[in-house]
Amino acid sequence: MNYTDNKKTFALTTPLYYVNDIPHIGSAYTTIAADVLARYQRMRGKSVLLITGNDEHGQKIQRAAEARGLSPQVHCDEIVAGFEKLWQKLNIQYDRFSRTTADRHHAIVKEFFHRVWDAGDIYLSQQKGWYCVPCEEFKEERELLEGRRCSLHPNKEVEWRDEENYFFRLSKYQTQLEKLYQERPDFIQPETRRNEVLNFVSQGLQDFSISRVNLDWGFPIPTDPKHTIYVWFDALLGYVTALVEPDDEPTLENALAKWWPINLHLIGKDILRFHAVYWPAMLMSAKISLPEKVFGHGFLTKDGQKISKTLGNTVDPIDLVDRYGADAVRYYFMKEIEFGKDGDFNEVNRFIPILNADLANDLGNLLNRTLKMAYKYCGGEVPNVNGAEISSENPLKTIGLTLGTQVAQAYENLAFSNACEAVLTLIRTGNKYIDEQAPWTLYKQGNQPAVEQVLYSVLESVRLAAYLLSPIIPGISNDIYKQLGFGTNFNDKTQLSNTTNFTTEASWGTLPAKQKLGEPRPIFQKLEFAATNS
RNA sequence: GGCUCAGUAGCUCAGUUGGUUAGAGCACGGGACUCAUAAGCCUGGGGUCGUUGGUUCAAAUCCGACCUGAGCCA
Repeated sequence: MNYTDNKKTFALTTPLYYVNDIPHIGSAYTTIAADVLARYQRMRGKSVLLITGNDEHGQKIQRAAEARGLSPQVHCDEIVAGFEKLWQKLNIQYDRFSRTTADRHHAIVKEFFHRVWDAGDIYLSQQKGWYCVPCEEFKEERELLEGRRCSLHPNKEVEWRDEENYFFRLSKYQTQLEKLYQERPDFIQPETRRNEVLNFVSQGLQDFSISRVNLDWGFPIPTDPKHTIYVWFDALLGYVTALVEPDDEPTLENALAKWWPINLHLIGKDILRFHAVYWPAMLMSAKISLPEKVFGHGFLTKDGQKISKTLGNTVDPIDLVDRYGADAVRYYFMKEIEFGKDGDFNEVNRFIPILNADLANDLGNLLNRTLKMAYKYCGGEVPNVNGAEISSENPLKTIGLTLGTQVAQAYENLAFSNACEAVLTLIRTGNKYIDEQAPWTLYKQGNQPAVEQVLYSVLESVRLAAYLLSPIIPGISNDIYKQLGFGTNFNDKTQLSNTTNFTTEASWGTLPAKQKLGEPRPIFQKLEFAATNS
């Protein structure tokens, strides 16, 4: 197998989620995808740094806290705890949790600000207009709805502001940005998101405001403490702060030493502009190299409907994972939604049927039926067969020999759905193969070598499937490996990077003959619709 | 209003540079089997490939117009 990897590290980020509310399903979706990719990269032997965290500053947070009668910091701490709890339940293995209220972040923001300031890219100017607090943005009069409401937040009136703001000279970077998009067509993905940005940038860039007055909840502008740094300028730098090793001084030099440039920013399409336009321009100004890629995935709908609090059709990720388990939730979103496109969550018509069909009926039952036969016909051991000696005519071997490469390619492209599909092809062929070979009949006929060959082929195929799906369903993969007699723990980062080798594990035919098998137990119980308990 | 993307079986989607009877999974009907989580296997029905013109010996696939949906910008 020939895999291209020239760098030893892989750093990726989720957004630093804004703490105005408890986590929603969209945040869970992004973070699941990030974790899947991080696990895949670790499997490939890379040193991986998965960054997630929270963005905590801004007027919106200040007011949300006030409304709850809490100090902003207490409010943030509570919400942040909710995110951490969700990531734990979803089995997310992040390496750094970046909070924009951290002291070390303040140091990074200061230093970065000075660099941009010294580049002459920050200036003071008057900003007058209607301000939408939830957006943290000025709005043009003509884009407002009746009653002076922003279309994104029709329940809140915009506020009139006439204030001095510091601006970042974004316009200066128009040409450089266009050159970037031209020279690195993969910088923004998928294609449709790239087109959006190209279109936006080609219409001309305007400087954007990076400070607010009358706002306490945030860092002061270093050169003018009456002003507070505006959320995005602060928030994007949270990625950089996260790169500083825990014991190192929070300086840009330390931050950029090992993990920079970040390989991938995984975001929802709503914050594309900040990551694909503002962020690279800020980095250019600070004379810092640019991240490798920004991927903006789609939005989730529920039963075909836009998810919104006003419609009251939100999906609580905590509730979902409590009812169905982390592996089920992770699998559904990775398999059933093409990463990049919008996707639907439909609990009764898709979620439950697909999980039952794929994980219980196809994968789970395949292992279970084969394992029980291995106990009946082969004394509870992996049949004494050498995978390398199985005929290349064997349909499972035929698929298995190229599957590793194929699935790896899918992961590299963030085509998680394709990765699942490819593995399922092997699984389905496995079920078909058993029926065709009918080892129970072969056994009655006394054809022990044939029985062993069939069972070995299937067990090995299930192993390979479990390995290749382990970034998505680590818990189930652990169970499968255990029942096959291994002690592998796919949740153990160090074990994975030290003791296993992707090229070996992703090949077909590596299951050791005569290995003592574990107890056959269903690895995925069929789901039944359970009403939410909240 | 400008632009981008999408519109293929009930649902989710594949369909390479245009080329024989348009595919898969899920769901549904029928059948044979029994190792298995009543799972799996075989088999069947079901599509005017958004509409409409055009290019071509030949179009889901190329071009034009229109309709619908999503999004970006104004």
